[in-house]
Amino acid sequence: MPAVRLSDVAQDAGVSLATASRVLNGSARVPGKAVAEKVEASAARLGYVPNAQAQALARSRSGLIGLVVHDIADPYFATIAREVQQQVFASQSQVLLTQTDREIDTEVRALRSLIAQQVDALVLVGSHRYGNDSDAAISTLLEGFARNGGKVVGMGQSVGVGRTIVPDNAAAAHELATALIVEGHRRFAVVQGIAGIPSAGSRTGGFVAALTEAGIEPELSIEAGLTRDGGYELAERIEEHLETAAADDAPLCVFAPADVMALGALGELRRRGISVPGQVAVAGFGGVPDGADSHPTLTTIALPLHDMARQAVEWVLEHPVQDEQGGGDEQGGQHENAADDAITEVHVRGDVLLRESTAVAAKA
Amino acid sequence: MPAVRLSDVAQDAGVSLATASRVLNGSARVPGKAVAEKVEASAARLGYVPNAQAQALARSRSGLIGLVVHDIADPYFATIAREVQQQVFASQSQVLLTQTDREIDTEVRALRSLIAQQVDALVLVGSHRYGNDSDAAISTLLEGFARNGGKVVGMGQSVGVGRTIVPDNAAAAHELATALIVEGHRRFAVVQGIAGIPSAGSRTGGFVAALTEAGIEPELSIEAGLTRDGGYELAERIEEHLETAAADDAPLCVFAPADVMALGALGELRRRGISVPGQVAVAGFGGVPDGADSHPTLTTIALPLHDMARQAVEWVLEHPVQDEQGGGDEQGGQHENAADDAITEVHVRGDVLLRESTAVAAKA
DNA sequence: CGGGGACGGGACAGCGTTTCCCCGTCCCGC
DNA sequence: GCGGGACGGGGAAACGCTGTCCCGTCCCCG
Repeated sequence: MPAVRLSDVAQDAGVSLATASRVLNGSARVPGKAVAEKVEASAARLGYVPNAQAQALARSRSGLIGLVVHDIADPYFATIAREVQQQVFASQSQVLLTQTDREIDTEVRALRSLIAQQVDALVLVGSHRYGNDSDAAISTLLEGFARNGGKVVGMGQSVGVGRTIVPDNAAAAHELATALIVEGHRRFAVVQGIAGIPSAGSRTGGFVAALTEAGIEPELSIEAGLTRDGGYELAERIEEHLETAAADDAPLCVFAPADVMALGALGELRRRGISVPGQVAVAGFGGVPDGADSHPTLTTIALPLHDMARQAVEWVLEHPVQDEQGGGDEQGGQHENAADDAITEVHVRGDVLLRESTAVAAKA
Repeated sequence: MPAVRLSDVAQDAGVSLATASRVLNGSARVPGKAVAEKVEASAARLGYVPNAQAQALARSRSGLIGLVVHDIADPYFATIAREVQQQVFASQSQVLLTQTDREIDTEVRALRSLIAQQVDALVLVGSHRYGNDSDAAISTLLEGFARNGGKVVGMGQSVGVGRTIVPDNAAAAHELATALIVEGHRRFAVVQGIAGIPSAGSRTGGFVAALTEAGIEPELSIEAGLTRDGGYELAERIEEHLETAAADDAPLCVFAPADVMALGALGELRRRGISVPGQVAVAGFGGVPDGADSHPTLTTIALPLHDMARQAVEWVLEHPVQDEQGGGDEQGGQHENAADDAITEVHVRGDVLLRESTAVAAKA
């Protein structure tokens, strides 16, 4: 009943374990053709499937990539995850998926698990508020992981270790706000992500900065989660605000630093009978495909999600195995790491996509 | 700089490997308190993280769950994946994610990989067209996997092995069609999933059956993929059809057997200036959250996605460990086994959700 | 015809854990 | 005071595979 092992195949083929191993895996040594065929035939007949765990143990390389996202159901993360998974899988590796729901403790646990699984690399998507106590644990884990040869890629925010792919959040948001002002918007509301999520912070920060430069102050700042539900809440707050605020013909333009939130808001606003972009304009951030099909289509910052994901995977799969050149104790403070791959951070820019959700009414 | 191993901890704590192992993992034997503390202190100080691969090898249980979906960026799968991941993670296991893009060969490769990783269970979401040649490979793999004690759960369609969670596709679609007819729809278009995807087939089949019973024949049958892009294509075909068809005031009601496709169609129809539900009505299948926030909101069959996912995980994690005899505070309780092993298939029903996308115009 | 390489294959020592089994101790009851 | 449990701890054999080293052949060349 136990699964068929390599030794079974070897025995069946009448060869040694070593030979069987050489045949069935891309070993440096190429076995004789006749033998190879015999082994392969046996393997096929027996339905041999290698034990990746054992292989990993022996090779000390697992072929596993850890992917950490906040919420896989958020199209932003899903889009990235899709690309990452495809690329990784194409390279004969596997993706170990973890969701943190933006819980710092969950993230610690997730990282522990992933590291325990001996992932070759970690891709952390989305920003994290490093700085408090639990974060020390995270930093320690990541540092230890990197020290042991693990690759780390932070996507959306630096994680203090490894490489980073980061959008110019503030700049893009700034640009967006400017564009909206040019469009004619004067009344603004912004979202303060719950608990100071850094990327949300810099997005809103950049947005507000642009407003300030234009002499405008957001008339409303709302605290809500960067989720669909957060978007619902946002819509509720907006309605409340509209009721109390002085009647004003000009639409209130609200900036949600995540598309999924903006999309949720769109839905909830409509449910509440508030027209978009007539009474309220909505802008998001991210550029998920869903925003192109919504009604109204969503104004947003389009991030090159695919490219970002691909870059991450590229880094992650780069020279998959590299033995260490332990040189002993060198004198002087010279950096021992010679092959310094230099590029440790890539900035990507997002493009302002003005769409219907912020169109200034033609005022028929 | 190799990672710190259990032996390092043991040495540091001045105990044997066996003892260290017993302390750091829920072993049946509880070591002495003093020793335990010493070991734990060492582990913490050294930053020990167990090697899950080695543990898996020794225990012959990996704590890994393989999740196979067609497309993680499809909200249907993403919603399920989200729930599965959460539940699994809460049980100290990990999710190994794979996407097949509905490629049968990719699926074979995916299953091989997952099995190679020694996953404890496989959850296959979405339907697959078992029946052709490659499918033999899949069946063989799954059967072998199950024979070796692996659990298999098919979600959306039976995979021939293990347990299944299957929506009453045909019945639900039948009900939906009936409801739409009651609403007043008379003109219909349906989607034939590309390459005969079974669940799409039974959905469309049920839908058409209901039409037939009502003496209606769909005036259009379109072949397109069950994706967002497929939805775009669908919209294009519809426009073409509308142009050629005789002018008719009644809207054409199109049934897309997947929400994501319906949502894509919604977007593309609008881009083409076709009003929904004025000129074309759209119904989907699945009940993804996005359909509630779209404009118009999407008529669909709401599947209990969360429950389905939870059921799958429940089966998958069922008596995962037989040790754990640690007689703690809680005794009695559940020691049942095998009893409900009988249940091998669960049917879930979907609820017809008539929303705006199929509303029959109030006609001024 | 002999020597040296090249080559194909096999034995075996790990890889990091778990776990079975054994062995001292200590405690208890008789 | 002695035998027997119970208990806490250690030794060592797996788990399935890789990779290094080693050995026997065979071929080619001098």
